[in-house]
This record gives sequence, C-alpha cells and structure tokens, in this order.
Amino acid sequence: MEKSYINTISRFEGQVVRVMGWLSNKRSSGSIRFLLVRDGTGIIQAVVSRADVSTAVFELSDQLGQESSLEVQGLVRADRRAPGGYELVVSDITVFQLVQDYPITPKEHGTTFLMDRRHLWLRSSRQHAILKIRHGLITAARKFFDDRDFVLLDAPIFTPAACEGTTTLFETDYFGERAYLTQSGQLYMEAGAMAFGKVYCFGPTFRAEKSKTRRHLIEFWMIEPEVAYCDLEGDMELAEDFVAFIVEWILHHYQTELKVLERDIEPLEKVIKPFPRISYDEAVDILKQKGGSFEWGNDFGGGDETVLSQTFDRPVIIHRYPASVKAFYMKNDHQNPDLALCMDMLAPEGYGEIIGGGQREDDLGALVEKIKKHNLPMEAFDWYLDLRKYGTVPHAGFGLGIERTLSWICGLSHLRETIPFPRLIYRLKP
RNA sequence: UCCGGAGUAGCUCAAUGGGAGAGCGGGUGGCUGUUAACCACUAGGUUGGGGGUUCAAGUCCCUCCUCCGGAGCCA
Repeated sequence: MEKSYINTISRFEGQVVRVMGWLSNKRSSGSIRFLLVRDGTGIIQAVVSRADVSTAVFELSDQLGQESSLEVQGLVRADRRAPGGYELVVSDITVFQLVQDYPITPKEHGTTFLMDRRHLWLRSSRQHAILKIRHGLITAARKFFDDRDFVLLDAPIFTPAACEGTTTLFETDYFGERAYLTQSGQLYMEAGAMAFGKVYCFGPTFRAEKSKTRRHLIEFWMIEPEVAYCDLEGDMELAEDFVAFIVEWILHHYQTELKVLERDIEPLEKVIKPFPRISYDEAVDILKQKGGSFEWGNDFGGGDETVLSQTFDRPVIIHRYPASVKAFYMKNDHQNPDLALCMDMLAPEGYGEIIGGGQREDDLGALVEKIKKHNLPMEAFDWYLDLRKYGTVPHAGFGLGIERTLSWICGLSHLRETIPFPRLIYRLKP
C-alpha cells in the first residue's frame, strides 16, 4: 500500500493510502468522526464512519486527543466539504502514541504562554506559514547571489575583537583568551571580496544589547554581500535588485502562506524598481516637515524610521549619513568629508531598517586614523589593515536582517515569530 | 538602566471595598457530513509572594518577584 504525504494526496485519488502524522483537531457527529490529520506538509480530513470500520477502530478514534501520533489508512476521495478538497475515508488507524493533554488548544493563547511552548507552537498553521516563508526568503537570497556568481564564504562566529566599537558583545572564554560572538561578518567578507571579487555570508549574529522591543533579537541572521570594485551607487543598485527579487519570489511561491497570515499583498506588489533614494539631509527635511524636532547630526530613532518608511509606498534608501554617527570602516564622501558613503534601506508600512551598508574606507592612512578616533585596539585590526596594504580597491557591501525583512513581508507586529527559537533578553528557553 | 502596563481555573478574560464567575479546554452523555462544529451535565481556585489599612481586600496602601513594550542601541 502506498504511503503518501498530504501535499501530494491528489495523485492518489481513488486509491487506498497510508498517511502518517498527528491529530490536529477532531469533530464528531453521531456515528461519524472527522479527524484532522497533519503530517507537516498539510492537513487532511480523515472520515471515520461506524459503518466502515471495526468497533475497536471507531472507539479508538474517540479516545484520540490533540497531537496523538498516528497512521491513518483510507481511500482518497475528492469532496467539496473537505478542507483542502480531498479527504480520507478511513479503513484503519494505527496509534503510535495516544495524547490526552496537549497544552495548545485551538482557541486563543497569549504570546508568553505560546513562547514558553515554542517547541510545540511550531506545529500550528500560522507558525508553519511564517517559517515556510522564512525558508523561501533564504532560498531566494542565496539564489540571487548564486545567479550573480557570488561565492558563499562563511564568516567565523568567534571573533577576537569588536567589528563596531559601540555595541555590546557576548564574551566567551576561548582557552584562556577572550573571544566574542560575532556581530557581523563584514570585515571577513572584505577579505573575501579581495580574494574572490564577489562574496556573501549568511549566518547568525549576536548583540548583547538589553533591547526590549518588537524590532530586536539577541541572536538574529544576516546575509552580507561584499563586492570589490564597487562604490556606493553600485551598492544601492545591488540592494535594490536584491530586495525586489526576494519580494517577487515570495509573492510567486508563497501565496497560500501569505493568505494564512491574512497579509494584504497589495503593498508588496508595489515593491518594484526603482526605489526612492534620498540623502540624509532630505530625510531630515521630511522629518521636520512632519512636525518632528529632529536635529541634523543625530541618527534616526525608531519613531523617525517609522515616519520615514510610511512616507513612501516602497522601500526607501537613505544615503550619506553624518560620518560621526556611523562605524569606523565607512568611507567618507570626498565631496563632503562630514558625510559617510553609507546607506540604509527602510521597509515600508512603518517597518523600518532592514539593510545597512555602504562603501568601505579603502585608504590605509585614513583607516588607521578612524581606528584611533574610535578608540579601537589597533593590534586587533592588523590583518584588516593588510587588505589596504596589498591591492586595496574601492569596495562596498551591506547586511540584510533576515528576521526584520521577514517580519515586514509577513506583516507581523513582532520579530519573535520570524525565527524558530527566538533569543530575547528574557528568553533563552526553549 | 529609565518610563508605562499586566499577573484571578489548564488557556483567554470578567468581577462599585461586602456572595470568585464566563467562554474555551478536560470528563460524562447526545447527535450519520463536521468546518476553531453544536447541545446538556460535570469537575476544576492559597486571586504572583510577603506585609499593612479595614468590621470586611481579587479590589486600597507599601514592598518584592515575574512577564509585556516603549526609550536608548541597532539588522
């Protein structure tokens, strides 16, 4: 007898198959039982009728609690009344485990309760939709770079020093030496770009910041391309192509999931090139026009980003921030040395920053000065400075936060559902 | 760290300072096509901990704990 996964069940119409899965819900009426069985690929309604099965099987179907693991054997039949269009006319049931007290019921629960049971919450249809789109987003991101002949070059997780001086790092004991968990693969990608021309990394990033907001995770994933012989303009071009490609890919492949999430896809359909590009100065003007008390020279706060991202109907790129608020490795604009050749991309609908990047300082002397100015330990950057001694070239790159991008595309109000096991300031478990 | 909010049944929540309740979930029974099924019955509580005011505290005051999200920082 054929074993079938639920997403391919239509191929077996008229045949008797076995489906192995878990009971997601159950309804009954008189001498008929409706078992909703999920197997990870989908959900199918299995109909247990007293007339069709033994008394033992019929009584067994009454004892099955939510998430009981089981194998259902039955005839595949198209039926308009069945969710999904197909149902299983059950002839036999084999139980792997009878469950009576599954904690997550089909009714409402609070997020704290659900997060405490995240390992079980992953079984729900909403979480399935989000995490399948996450999978699709990562697939699209890799495809985008792979198709453009980028080399995937993994950056290390343990690093000897801060990439950016300001943020807090997780410190670990590395055989008696101090080591930190990475907060960006960028510096290593710069080495990679000088070796391979076009590279990207995709991995976890750690920030020991005591952030308690819906936009922050302690551990999150970034995809970071770096390109040799590329300037800020080329970098913005790449970022724009990249985001447009990802959104198009998800719209094309994940309609079902977006529907489960009740995501209004109209705003996503507008995410096509060209994206608006405004300078920091223009952004400040917009904030002032909208009644904010923003002062030139500051970085944008969460509220400012929300205002700016709601101003446009597609992602907006803001470039050339004051160098003083940006990291040491940013190259200054030769037309105005107070500005850095950097850019951020803000997602629309109030979601805010999803990309940060720019052109890197490629001059040895200027870079040494910047490291001094930021009070960073010069000896930690000797290898990085080598890149400016041996064949330095203009180069640029950026980092895209997977979870923030996913949160925007899925239309979520909080980052915590965009990663299977979120790490938040007060959550290390499960 | 600062500001604000919340802790009551397994879950989601109600309850003028005066009898601790509902819906869901669990259990029992009913219904031969259910769609978060429905109907009836039933069990289930140290109201986050400690202290105080009061004839009387889930409710008012103090304190501690836990959680939530906002600021800061950033993707």
